[in-house]
Amino acid sequence: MENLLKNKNIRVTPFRMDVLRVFNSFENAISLSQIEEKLGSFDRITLYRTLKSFQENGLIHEIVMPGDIKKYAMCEEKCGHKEHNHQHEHIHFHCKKCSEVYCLDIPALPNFHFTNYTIENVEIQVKGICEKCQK
Amino acid sequence: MENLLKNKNIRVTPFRMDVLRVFNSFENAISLSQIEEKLGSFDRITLYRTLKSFQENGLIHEIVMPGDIKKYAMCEEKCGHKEHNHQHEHIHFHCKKCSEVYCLDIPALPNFHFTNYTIENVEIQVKGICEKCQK
DNA sequence: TATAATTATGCAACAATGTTGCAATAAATA
DNA sequence: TATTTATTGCAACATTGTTGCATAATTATA
Repeated sequence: MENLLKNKNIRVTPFRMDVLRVFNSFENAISLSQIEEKLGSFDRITLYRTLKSFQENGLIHEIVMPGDIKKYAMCEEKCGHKEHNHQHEHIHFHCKKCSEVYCLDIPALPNFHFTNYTIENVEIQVKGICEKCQK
Repeated sequence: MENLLKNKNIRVTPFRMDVLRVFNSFENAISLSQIEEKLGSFDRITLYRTLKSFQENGLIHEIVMPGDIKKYAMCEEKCGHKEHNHQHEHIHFHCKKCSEVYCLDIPALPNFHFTNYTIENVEIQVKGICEKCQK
C-alpha cells in the first residue's frame, strides 16, 4: 500500500499511511470528521497538510456541494499530479437521505462547447436517493 | 425591484434591498467578500441570514467548487422555494485566470440514469478560460 | 551506511467563516 | 392601530483553515 504513495511521489510517513488506511476502510467519499474519528488522536494541522498534499499529487480529490458538503475520495491510479490534471470520468452522487457521496462511473463526460470559452475540466454532481435508501 | 422579493415570499426590508442591489450591480456570480465590500458597513450575522433566506426562497443559488470557491448568483424567476426545488438549466463556468464564475445557458441538462438511484438534481461545473481572458 | 539536503511534523498563534440565543425592532395581518 | 410574526443587531461561541518556526524524519548523495 506504500506504493500508492510512492507512485504519486508522496513521501511515505507513518501518519500518511494512517490516513491512507482510513480511506481504504470506507466505501465512499468521506468527510474530514469521518477521517478524524477514525484516526483517534492526531495533529489537526498535519492532517490538513496531508490532505492538501494528497490532493496536489492526485491521490485524492475533493468533492464540494452546495450546503457545506465537503468530502474526499481516492483518485484512480492514472490521475495526475497537481490539481489541474484531476479529471474524473465519474459523477458525484449525493444521497439526501444518508448523506453518502458516491463516485459513480459513466461512460464519458458530456461534451459542452461554448464559443470562445476553453473548457479544461468538467464536474458533475447529482443529488437524489441512493440505492440503499430506496426503502 | 421590491417585487423580486415579494414574488418569492421574502419580506422586504431596507437591508435586503441593499443586498439585492449588490447582486444587480454585478454581471456574474459573486463571493461573500464582494458583497461585503459593496455594502460598506453592515452586520455580518444579518448578512449570513439574509443569504440563507434568499437561498431558501429560491432568489439566489450557491455555487461551490473545489478549492474553497463559493459564490452566489441570482436564480431565474421560475426558481421555486426551498433548496430542493432549485434546478438550473445552466452550467457554472469558473475561469482559472480571472476567477469569475459565469452561469452559462445550455439547451438541456444531460440525462443520467443509474439503476436504483433516484436523481433529483443535476449540477455541472466547468473550469477553463473565459471569453474575456482568451487574450 | 553515514552525511547532507529536503520535506514532514507538532505546536502556538492567528484568521476567516459560520452559528445560536435573545432582546429590541420592524413588517405584515386582521 | 393593535396584534402577530419575522428580522435585526449584539455577544458569545464553534468550526474551519493558515502561517511561522524549531524539531524530527525521510530521501538522496557521496
